[in-house]
Amino acid sequence: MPELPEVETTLRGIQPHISQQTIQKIIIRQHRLRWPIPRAMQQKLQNKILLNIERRAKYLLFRFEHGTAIMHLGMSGSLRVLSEMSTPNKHDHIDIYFHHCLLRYTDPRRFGAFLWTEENPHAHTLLKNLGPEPFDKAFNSQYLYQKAQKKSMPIKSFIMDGKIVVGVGNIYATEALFLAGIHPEMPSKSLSKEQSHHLVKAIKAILKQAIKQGGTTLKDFTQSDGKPGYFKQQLKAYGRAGLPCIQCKNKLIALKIGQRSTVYCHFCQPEKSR
DNA sequence: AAATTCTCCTGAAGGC
DNA sequence: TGCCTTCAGGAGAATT
Repeated sequence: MPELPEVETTLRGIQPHISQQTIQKIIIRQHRLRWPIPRAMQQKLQNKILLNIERRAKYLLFRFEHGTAIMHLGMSGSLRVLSEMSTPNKHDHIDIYFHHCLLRYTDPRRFGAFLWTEENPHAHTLLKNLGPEPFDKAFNSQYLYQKAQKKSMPIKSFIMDGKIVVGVGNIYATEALFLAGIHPEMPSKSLSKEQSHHLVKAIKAILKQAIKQGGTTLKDFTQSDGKPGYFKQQLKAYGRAGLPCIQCKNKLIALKIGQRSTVYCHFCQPEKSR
C-alpha cells in the first residue's frame, strides 16, 4: 500500500531518469481512475519538458512551465521506469514516453488519480488543507499535543488524519503506536505530553526506516525498478495478529478502528494508557 | 464542528 | 470446478 515511504521511494527512483526530459508521447489506456483523467492531459504534456517532480503528502507533483500534473497512487498504484516498450498488462493504464525510457503507471484497483492544474498545486483543493509533513519541524510534540486536546477520536484515527499530519497510513500508524507503547484506541485528548513526544519520535523513525528499506510491499507495490520494498520484514505489529509480540512474547491482538484493521499488544500498549 | 459511514475497484481467500 | 461472499484499503464525499 503506498504510504509516504512508498511514494518517496517512487519519487527517488523515477526522478533521475525523467527529470529535465521532454515527453514525447503519452498513451492512456484507462481514463477511469478515482476521477477521470482529463481528456486534455495528452496534449498538455506532449512535447513539454518535465522540470522536476515533488512529493507533497502522498501526492506526486510533476512540474511543467505551464502547469502541474498531480498524481496519487491510491492503494495499489505504482510507477516503473522501463528502458524500452514492453507489452502492457491488464492494469498498465498510462505510459509516458521520454527519449530514453518510459514511465508506466500500473494500478489494479484504480483508486489512484492523475489530474492537471495550471494554478499553484499547493492551493489545489486536494492539497490545500493538508497538515504538515512528518519530517517537518512543524510536526513536533507540542503541535501534536495541542491538536489532540480537542479530539475524542482514537489516537490511531487521529494520526492517520491528513489534516493533522500527512503520509501516515494504516501500516505505519499501527507500527508507530506499537513503537511508542500507546494503545491505538486511546482517546486523542488523553494523550500526555510525554506520549506525544514518544509518538512524534516514533512516527518519524518508522517512516525514515521504511524509506531506507524502499517501502513496504504487501502485494502490489514495487519500487520504480520493479523490486519490492523490503520493510515488510521489519513490521513488528501490522499483519502479525495472533503471533507473539516481539518484546513480551504475548499474543498480539487484532481489532478494527474506523473500518481499518489494527494490531496491538495488550501488554506493551496497555489499557491504562487510554 | 466532529465523528462515522459510504464509496470507488480488483484480486485473493474462504465457504459450500 | 465454480459460484457466491467477504475482505483489504486511501481518502474524499456523504451522512449523522
